[in-house]
Amino acid sequence: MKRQMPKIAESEWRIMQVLWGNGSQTANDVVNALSGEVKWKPRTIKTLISRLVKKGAVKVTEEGYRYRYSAAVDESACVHSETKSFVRRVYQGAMKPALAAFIEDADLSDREIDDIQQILNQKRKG
Amino acid sequence: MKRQMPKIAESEWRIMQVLWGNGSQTANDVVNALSGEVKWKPRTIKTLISRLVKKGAVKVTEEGYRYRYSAAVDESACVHSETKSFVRRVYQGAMKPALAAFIEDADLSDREIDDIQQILNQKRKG
DNA sequence: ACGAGATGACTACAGTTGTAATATAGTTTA
DNA sequence: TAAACTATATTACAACTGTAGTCATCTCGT
Repeated sequence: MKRQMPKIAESEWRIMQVLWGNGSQTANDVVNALSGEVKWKPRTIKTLISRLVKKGAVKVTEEGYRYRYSAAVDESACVHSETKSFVRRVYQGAMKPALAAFIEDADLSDREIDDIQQILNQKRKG
Repeated sequence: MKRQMPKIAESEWRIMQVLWGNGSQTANDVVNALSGEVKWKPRTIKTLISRLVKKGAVKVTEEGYRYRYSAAVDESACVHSETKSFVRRVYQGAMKPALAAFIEDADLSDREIDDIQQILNQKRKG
């Protein structure tokens, strides 16, 4: 029965990506993974993790006296739902114009264009 | 020198789309344009317009004792910037995977696929 | 010229987000 | 076992959002 994805805020995405990428981790692991990439204080990262836990996007396992965190929601489901909401907001739900604009914007190598053409061909129904 | 786009919130997009689509309008025109599409009270729409004015996304012209509103920022610039921020957030800036996922997700007719292939071909550099 | 109605200005209020600081409690070390 | 360290919990606080309500003002019809 398709749980409603919790809404993940901009900065929270960074946390989720670390958790999706590296599996179960301590808060410190997350801090380390993000060090250099973001300018947040460790405290801030802890706060973001807590919020994600409260939202149900991250789950906690106790390990001795500390916790390990891991994603509780599926990455591709989140990406999917965020994409849908983006297309709805910005393109009023029209996928094709969205794609077209995307492609206009993108700086793609010929190789990448080949790949995409490939994918498109597989989508043909006729 | 490329003004920074004001950040347009979810509900504000609806307003902007009306303004982009129909040119300069009174608050009531906007309310009418949206009636049926959204469940907001007229007051809410007025508030959203005011906020957009304050943000600099909408400009006001006095017309007798009432105002006319029109978009102060360019539609494609906004779409572009929102798209960039979406790809950064959700795909860490990688356009190609974003496109691929988009296409996987999209339900496109063969006709639409043709169009997209067309656009892709024009992007080739080699 | 006055009241009814339209419009814009100001105010409201809770939930979310960005960005942390402080307090508390458990752990390891000297 | 007391001090030092660490991890989690609680608290902070302003800006932004969603969603309006109320107050003041301007205009138009009678």
